[in-house]
Amino acid sequence: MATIYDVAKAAGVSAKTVSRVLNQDAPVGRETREKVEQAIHALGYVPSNAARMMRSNRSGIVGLITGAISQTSDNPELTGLPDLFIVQGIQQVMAAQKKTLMIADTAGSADNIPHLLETFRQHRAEGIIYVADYHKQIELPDTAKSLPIVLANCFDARATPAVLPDDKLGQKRLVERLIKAGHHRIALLRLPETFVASDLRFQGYCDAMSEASIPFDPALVPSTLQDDDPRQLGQLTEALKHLLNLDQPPTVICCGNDKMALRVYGILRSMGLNIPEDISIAGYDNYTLIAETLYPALTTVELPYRDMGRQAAELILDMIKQADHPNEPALMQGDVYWRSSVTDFFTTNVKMFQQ
Amino acid sequence: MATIYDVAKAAGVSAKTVSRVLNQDAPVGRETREKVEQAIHALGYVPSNAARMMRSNRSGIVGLITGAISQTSDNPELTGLPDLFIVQGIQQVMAAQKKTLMIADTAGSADNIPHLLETFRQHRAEGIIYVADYHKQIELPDTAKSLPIVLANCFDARATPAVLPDDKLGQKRLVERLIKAGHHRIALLRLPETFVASDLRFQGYCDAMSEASIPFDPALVPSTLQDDDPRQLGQLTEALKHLLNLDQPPTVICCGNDKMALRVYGILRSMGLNIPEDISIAGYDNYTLIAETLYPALTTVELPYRDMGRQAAELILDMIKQADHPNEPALMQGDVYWRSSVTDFFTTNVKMFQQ
DNA sequence: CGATGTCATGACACCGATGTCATAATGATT
DNA sequence: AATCATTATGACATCGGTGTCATGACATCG
Repeated sequence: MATIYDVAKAAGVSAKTVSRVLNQDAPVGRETREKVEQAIHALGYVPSNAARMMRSNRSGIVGLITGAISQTSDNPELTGLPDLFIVQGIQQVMAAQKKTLMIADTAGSADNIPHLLETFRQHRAEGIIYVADYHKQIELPDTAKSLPIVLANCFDARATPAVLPDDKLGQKRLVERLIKAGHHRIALLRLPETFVASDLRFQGYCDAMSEASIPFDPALVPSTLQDDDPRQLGQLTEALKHLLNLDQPPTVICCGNDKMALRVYGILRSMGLNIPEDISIAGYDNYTLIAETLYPALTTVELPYRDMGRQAAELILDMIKQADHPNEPALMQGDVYWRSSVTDFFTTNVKMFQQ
Repeated sequence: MATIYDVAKAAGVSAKTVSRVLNQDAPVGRETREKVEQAIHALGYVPSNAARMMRSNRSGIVGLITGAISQTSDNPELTGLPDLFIVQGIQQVMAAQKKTLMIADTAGSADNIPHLLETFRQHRAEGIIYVADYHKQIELPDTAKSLPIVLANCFDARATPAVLPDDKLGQKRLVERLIKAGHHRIALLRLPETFVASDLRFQGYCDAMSEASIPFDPALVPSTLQDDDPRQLGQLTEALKHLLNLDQPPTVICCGNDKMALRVYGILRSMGLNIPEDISIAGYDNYTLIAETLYPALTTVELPYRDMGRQAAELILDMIKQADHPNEPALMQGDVYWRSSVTDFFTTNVKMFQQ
């Protein structure tokens, strides 16, 4: 690999002059500049980041730790990887700021994190973003505190700066929209309680119902599901039977997430029910592969992953510049995607054209 | 940040001795070693990769270019990101080899690739893996040839080393298995022809049928779908009607991928048909979020993404060690996942317990 | 007992950039 | 014309490690 000295020799100038051409930090004669540029091109010279870093002590590297790339089999709830949209959002901001993103992976075990941090420190990463695969509480090892760090899609007990989805508001908005569409009997199939989002979305549901003066009916919110996947199908079937057999059955069922909605589609249809004619279904996540492909397409609430990524990236860049950091987690809002799986009693004819 | 000299001073030894303790490349007295180790710990010293790299000229960095992290809206076929399993496979191998993975993203446009390569070269990446989001042909810019490069999930016209899924064999195996289960009238809903996999899988289908001496019936393979998503639903419905109205309708329909299968589930059920009692369905990809969650669970063929990633990683590491490179793309085999969406005429009673 | 080998350690140069300072030439100012 | 500012360039030190070589203290061996 050619060095700056090779270029200097080829152009018949000093290395420093080549440096000046590269960085444009001091005037260089037109002729000289052209000679240097030619030499650079001819030799295919690319400056060494390592050497630069040594002098400047600024690496321009931001570390990203994610369990998303691994961590598949242990939690069957997480077979998709939509959270990688967060990484996409981060990437966008970093590329715009000319920072380099170095991605490492926990390989499914948090025990690896200290080692990953060590690697980042070797590369003199200026800050670190930790991305979780779903909204949850985590605990960082003590070693993590030495660098600016931002949590995305997760939070800890020590008020480390975090960016989170506003699950409560999202569910609230969805239910408000359902009410606006004429639904009053609104069921909620909650996620297992081990998920932070389960309770938040339940609160959002309650808020929307209460603000619309619809009394809370516990019969519409069956007990939450168990955590393990294999049994969910049976539990879901039970819960659905329960809901459908109520004196006043729900006109719409809010599912804990899009995946659950996918299950519910299958079960309801095996019971001979049509969506949305017999009953409306809504999901959560706007996991588009499911939500847009399902027939009929699924009304759901977006998890604003890309926005969260961007926000987390900007946050860490701020923290790198000034050691300042916020105390409250940033809550990111997700939109309601209204699709044909929910009957709108006031605009039924319009619905037909939405696919 | 503490340097090796700080450590040396604190331990009362020379910097070189600290270096020896770190690298264990020469004997160091027990007492001295302990002093040094204490000093390292006390100062929280982490060696600078940049300084190391300058001497050794080996960065230990492998660059990974992917369009997967971005590139969403332009091709609606690709709303999921299963190909990131490839990245996972790569990660595994790199971590085991103590290489650092630097991930960059095309942000949806191949025009960015030269710039990404430039960044990698600045970091003195030793090799590059390019990961495509689905099996396709690509064209690399000329700048790419200066570093060892491996293509994963894609190939080019210049025989750049590549790792690909064996779509032909996968489809063949699936059809063989279907035949073994007693199916003879096997329909194939092909992917749009713009996908390389479309033709390969069709060949696999033909091979299996021909080897089983079942004559090819073009009526069972309707013309391929259009590329754009919005119209697919209508086209699919037409194709399904055509198949179901045949004199001898198929007993099983192989869908181009799992996403198409998800659509087909919806359409067939809206027609009042039950899966698999009335007709069996198979997919392709083993996109588990769909395949395992669908009701009934979907028989499908795995895209061996993780294996492909591992293979690509090992390939690039080989190429870094020796400039040797293979001429033929490595074809990775994916298993058939037999689930309850397909009737097995010989073991019907067993099927019931498989969920 | 002297020659040789191993162990333990340090001095110093070097990797490839860039910051600092020096120098020379040119032009502008009084 | 003398002074000063600006432009254009180079010499050299430096960043933080590691490779090379040298050195002294022991241990081993014929």
